[in-house]
Order: sequence, then C-alpha cells, then structure tokens
Amino acid sequence: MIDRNGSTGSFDGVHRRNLARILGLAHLEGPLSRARITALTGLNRSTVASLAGELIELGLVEERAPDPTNRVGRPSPVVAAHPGVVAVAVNPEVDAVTLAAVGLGGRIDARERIEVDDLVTPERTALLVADAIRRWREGDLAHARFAGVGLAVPGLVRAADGLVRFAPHLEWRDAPVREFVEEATGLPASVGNDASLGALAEHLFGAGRGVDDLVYLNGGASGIGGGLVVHGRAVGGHSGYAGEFGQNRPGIAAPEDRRADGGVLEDEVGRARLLEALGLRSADEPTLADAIRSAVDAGDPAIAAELDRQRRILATALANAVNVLNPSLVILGGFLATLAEQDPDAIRAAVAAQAMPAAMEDVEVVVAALGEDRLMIGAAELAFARLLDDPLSVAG
Amino acid sequence: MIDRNGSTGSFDGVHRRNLARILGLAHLEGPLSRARITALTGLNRSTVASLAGELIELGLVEERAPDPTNRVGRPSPVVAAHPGVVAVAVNPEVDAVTLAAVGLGGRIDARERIEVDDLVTPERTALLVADAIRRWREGDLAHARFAGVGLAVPGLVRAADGLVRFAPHLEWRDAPVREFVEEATGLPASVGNDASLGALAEHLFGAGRGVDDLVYLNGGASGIGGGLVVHGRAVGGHSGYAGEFGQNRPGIAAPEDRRADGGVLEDEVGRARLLEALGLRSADEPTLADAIRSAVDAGDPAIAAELDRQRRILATALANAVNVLNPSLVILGGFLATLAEQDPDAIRAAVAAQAMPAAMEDVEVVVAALGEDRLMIGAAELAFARLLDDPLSVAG
DNA sequence: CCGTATTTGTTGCGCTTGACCGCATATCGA
DNA sequence: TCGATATGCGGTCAAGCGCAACAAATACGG
Repeated sequence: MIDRNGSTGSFDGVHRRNLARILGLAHLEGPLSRARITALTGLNRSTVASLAGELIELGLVEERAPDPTNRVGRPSPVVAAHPGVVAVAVNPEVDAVTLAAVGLGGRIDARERIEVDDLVTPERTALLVADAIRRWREGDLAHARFAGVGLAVPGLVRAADGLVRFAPHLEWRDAPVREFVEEATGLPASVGNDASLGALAEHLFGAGRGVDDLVYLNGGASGIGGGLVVHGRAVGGHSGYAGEFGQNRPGIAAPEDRRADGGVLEDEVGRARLLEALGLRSADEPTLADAIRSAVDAGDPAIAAELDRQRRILATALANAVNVLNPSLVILGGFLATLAEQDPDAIRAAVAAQAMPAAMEDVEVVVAALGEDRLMIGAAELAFARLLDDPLSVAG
Repeated sequence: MIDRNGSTGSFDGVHRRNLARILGLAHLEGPLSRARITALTGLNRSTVASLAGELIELGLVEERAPDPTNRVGRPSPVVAAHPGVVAVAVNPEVDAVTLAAVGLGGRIDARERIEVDDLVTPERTALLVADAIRRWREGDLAHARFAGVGLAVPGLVRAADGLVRFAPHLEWRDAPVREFVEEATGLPASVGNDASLGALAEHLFGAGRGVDDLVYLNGGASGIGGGLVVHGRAVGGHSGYAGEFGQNRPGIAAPEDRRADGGVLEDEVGRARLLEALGLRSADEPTLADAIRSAVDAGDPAIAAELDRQRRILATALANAVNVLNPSLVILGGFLATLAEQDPDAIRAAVAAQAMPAAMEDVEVVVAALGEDRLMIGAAELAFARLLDDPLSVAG
C-alpha cells in the first residue's frame, strides 16, 4: 500500500535496486566502464565490482577488455549488456504483423514483417509469435535467452491485466492476447498501447533521451495517438489508457477551419485529408512525405492551405498539453512529423501563440528520431521491464 | 544524475528512507499504533521500535499510551506526529494575506487573515510573515519548532528557485519572495502555485486521499487553475508551471456558446459571467453558491442556461484531460464545485459524452473536501517537504 | 628505457542495520 | 485464576556496503 517496491527498506531491497541500476545503465547508456558506473551511481568501486560480478554470473551482462583510452591510470573494464538476452517485440497491424528480436540496449537482432490478407486475430497473432521464436531458436538466435514477449497494440490496453479492450482497426474487443501468447510461447508476455510504447522508446533511446517531462504525439494511418513522460516515467494513467490525444477536442479559432461537425482532433488533423488535398488515394509514410514536399515546392495552394489548417488545429491541441503538463519537449512522429518538418518553426510558433509564454520558454518541438524501429524497441522495453526492475527475478 | 536521492543504495539511505516512511505515515495517516506501522511498512517489530525511538529523540513524533482496543493481545503504543512541529503557511491575495501555523498531520494551530488596502508587495509579505511568527512565538506557540515557511502564490512560480515569474493580480513580476521571506524570518522558505498546492492538499488530506492519478480544477475569483497527480506524485512539469487549465482552449461544439472570441477556458467559464446572469456585482464563494441555488430553485431560466453553457464547456476541457491522463478522479473546487453540486450527475455525464468510454469507466467526479484550509495545508506541505523527505536533515 | 604520477581493480576488515529468536508482559475470555 | 494471543525488549546473527591499503596498468617526462 505504502510500500511500493516489495522489499524496499531492507538490505535485500538495496541490493536488488543496485543491481537494477547497473543493469539499467548498461541497457540505456550502452557499454560503459566500471569507473563510469562508479561515478554515475555513487557506489563504491568495490561494490560496483561485486555487483557487476553478480550480473555476469546471472548471464545478464559481460565484461570486455578496456577500451583504449588515452588517459593515465589503470584502464577500467567495459560492462555491456549480454548480447544473448533478447526480448520478442510484436506489433499486430491491419495489413501485417511485425515481429522482432531485440537485445538489451535496443539492438535489433532479427526483424520480420508477416503480411496478412485477412485481419489477424489474437489467436493467430500468438501462433505467429510462437512460430517466429521457433525459427529464431533454430537459426541465428540458437543460444539466445528470451526474456519475454512485448506486444504493441493499436488500441486501448488495460494496464492491470494486459487485456485489449478495443482495437478498432484490428476489430479486437476484450481480447486476452497476452494469455494466448503466453500459452503459445511459454514466455511471459506484456501488452501495451502502440503510441504509448512509441513515447517510451523515444524517451529512452530517441529524441527524448534524458528528458523527464515530454509529450509525444504520433500521426498514424488510423489516427493520432500519443504518450506522456512525467517525472521521467511513462504515464499510463489509472487503467493504462492515457495519451489518447486523438480523441481530444481542441478549440478551433476560425469556424471555416472546421471540417467535421463535433469532431475530434483526429477527424480534423489526419492523413486522409492530406491525401485528399494531394489527390491521392493512399500512400505509405515516406511516399506521403515526398508527395507533400513536391506539392509544396510546386507551389500548390490547396496543399499549403491544408497543411496550414492542420497545423493550426494541432497547435491548439499541443498548446493545451503544454499548459497542463509544462513539458520541456514535444516530439512529433508519423505524418505529424511531416507536418512539422515542412516548416520547422511554424509549429512551435503556432503553439507559442496559444500557450502560456512562461510554459513555452523551455519547450522544444522536435521530430521523432527512431523511425520504424520505435514500436519494436518500446515493446521490447515492456518485455524487459521485469528483468530491469529486478535482475534477481530471473535467477534460477 | 541517475541517483535521485543522495545516498540511496547504501545503508544510510535505507535508514533515512525508513525514518521518512514512518514520519510520513504519522503525518498522513494520523496517530497510529506501532503494530499498524509494522503492518504498513513491512518492517520488523524491532526495527519499527528502534526507528520510532529515533524519531522521538529528534522531537518529531511522540508515543502515547495505547488506545483502548477491544481486542486480545498486548496493546501497542500509539505513534503521533509531535504537536510542537509546525510550518508557516502563507497565501498572499489581492485583498488580504492569509497566514497559518500548521502542524504535522495537517492540524491548524493558528490562522490569521490580514486585510490589505493596497496590493501587497513581496517585501511586505515577508514582513507580515516575520511579524506573525514573532507574535506566535510570544503566544500559544512559544515552544513550537518552526520547520519552515510555505507560500501559495496565485501566479506562475518557477520550481527551480521559487521565483514568482508572474502573478497578474498581485502585479508581481520576477519577484524573489522566497529570499525575502528567508531573510525576514531566518527560516527556509518554499514557494508554489496556489492551485497546484490545492491539488496537493486534496491529494494528501482531502477528496483525493490514496488516489494516485487525479486531476484537480479550481475556480477562483481570478480564473481557473489546477493541478495534477500522476503516479501518486504532484506534477510540476519541467519548470513548475503545470496545471494551467484556465489557459486552455477546449472545443466549443455550439458556436452560440462562445462568449469571448478566441478566448480561453477561463474567459468562457468564470464567476463573472455567473454573477452577471444573477444580476449581482460581486459576491464571495458561499454567497454566490447560495444565490445560484435560490435562482435555480426559483426557476430562473437565465441562470439555468448560463450554468448549462459553462458546464458544457468545462466538460470538454475535462474530457480532454481525461483522454490524455486517464485519471481515476476529477476534483472540482471553488465555483466549479458550485457548478457541479447544482446537478451532480450532469457534469460527469457531460464529460462522459465527450471522453473515451473506456477512460471514463473508472472516473469519479467529486467536489473538493478541504474548503478554505486547502491552501494552508498545501503550503505547509511544501514547508514540511524537506523534513518529511529526510527527517535526519533537521538533526543538530 | 626507466621512474613517477595517476587511475583503477582487488582484497580483507569493520560498521551499520534489519531479521530472527526467546522471554517477559499485557490484555481478554473462559 | 489460567490459558491464548499478541506485542515489547534485548541479544545474536547475517548480509551488504564503505573504506583503506595494496597491486596493477597506463601515460608522461627525462
């Protein structure tokens, strides 16, 4: 109740937390010397040595010969996450299921995109995952240790049990996909919302590294999702549904900017309206971005007006978020990144015009950095969570 | 950098944290038996006894004879926050400065409201505080230990150094009021935004007790402010300006509902427009509430329409917050509470109509519980923060 | 090529602290 | 009055981290 962390307040708790801190550093910061770990954690040299040794015995990290560092003094061994520890990341989508084996540190060891004709069911997703793991185990990843499976699902996921409450495009409703995957693979599985996991990935490994308060918005084919980081932690909310910016209703200053009566953000700001303005039927992300660039370069007034309109409305939604959350960073992904890249200062200026000046002082608006690996890395993080939180939990 | 808490990860850290946990329990839960502390913390009986003894020696808690508990077994001594430990809470406002001496546990030992004719300056505020402390020290609180001063300021407060960036109604701009108070009183001082501190108080002692994810909105004379609690912690944002709901621009579905062109939430939803609909010039909070009740009971259509209009717009703003933060509780204070109490289910229904159904499942909308003491308790919490975080920091 | 300064790993020791155990004590019910 | 239950208290134990001394590995200067 008050006690957050099992055995906090006891020696065991200290030990576990210190192990977790070192493993976390190896995971997030990449390979780093024991000396650097000592500096970053404030622990004693001897303590770091002993903890690192314990992590080595657990098979979670390995020590390499020191990097040649042109500095005086005895060189310090480099501690790195063990390459044999991998998580399975899964992203079921309308047209395909993407799977990846992701190592600690965010290294992607294998990646597959399995196209599907019909909508994939939760049961079939589980089978595809089990099948991929079997193939990987017979191939390059024969000696890998699979820590678990993380699923990034485009829909609402209940945090308590990983139940997919509703994924409109997949037509999943109250789908216990976590249990299906655990049964099919024998591995622990976790489920999260795709945009929230994207936010997590950008926070840990992308444009939001080291930023403790950020807002992430992603424009996908199916709408606008997002995620928050507050106090350096991803925000799930009470049930795990936090971050649904697409369902917000921002103010629309000019009535002629409104397209959908009583509509929400993703009715007004969306790929479909951009495609329409371009006269295209459909396009994937890079194609759309190229088409927009060409049209703007050619001086097409229709696309310029539509871009401006969407930017204005997006800016109001972002200003609302800035006022409430006072982040230091706003990250835009998907077609929202395209919207922003087209005129990098325009978005920030439009937000600044509507948000409190003080809150805007330290806000940067940037484009997401991780590209298509984002969801795989976020999903893997979910699968690694238990291990990173308590490395001893995997001890045999 | 990684290490949040000074000496976390060492024995000293464990000891300090355990002391802080017990003091925190006595502070937040009120007097409680050693047995209950043992149960709540998971610490060993002997450990609790030793830690409690240490806190007694520090003069922070005291032990009383056991409460008569009609149960078998040896009765357990009751641990309570020491009544002699107090914080000074200050709330400078346009017409008056309110001061209070608040004990651990939220008990208010003294309270003064000093009316001012002209706007109070930061310098004068500091003198008023020092003066009040002097009087208290000569009176009932002769033996009290003043832990510090907490100021709840109606304006933007920079978290890093407590600088009041801008308090429009007080006409303070970049006011180093914290330093003024520290110089005048010789006590450590902290400054926070009034609405954020109200949210903190409601979270710790009011309608939001035990709730880890909540949104608080307060309607004051000067506008709408608010605060958030995420992961059980108050949200300040990067610079401390978080919670400014009043500056948001929610969608307004019916154009005829709009009153201010290009206005923000507090231009549309405000006391002034309620007073106008009632034909009143000014009124304090209870008077306004009474007037609204009477008018509604009398079937006044103008006030009913205005209440409905404000509720609709407020509901959109709340729905936006619910979608993004997925709280389990929304707390309304000030005239927003009046707005809600008038028709308790109407607000929730209006929010539910515009927020995601799943996110609304577990949301309760309630009225603030603490009344006029809210800001004093929140400000005192600020002053107690250091002590509660590390009880040993006050050791001589 | 060698000595010195610098940095870091290693080792053993000691301190701190919470868990555990046994016994004394306090209350209630029979 | 006695047994059952639950707690307090003191002592002992075990575990983990810091510390200090020593050893090892590197750069630099002569």
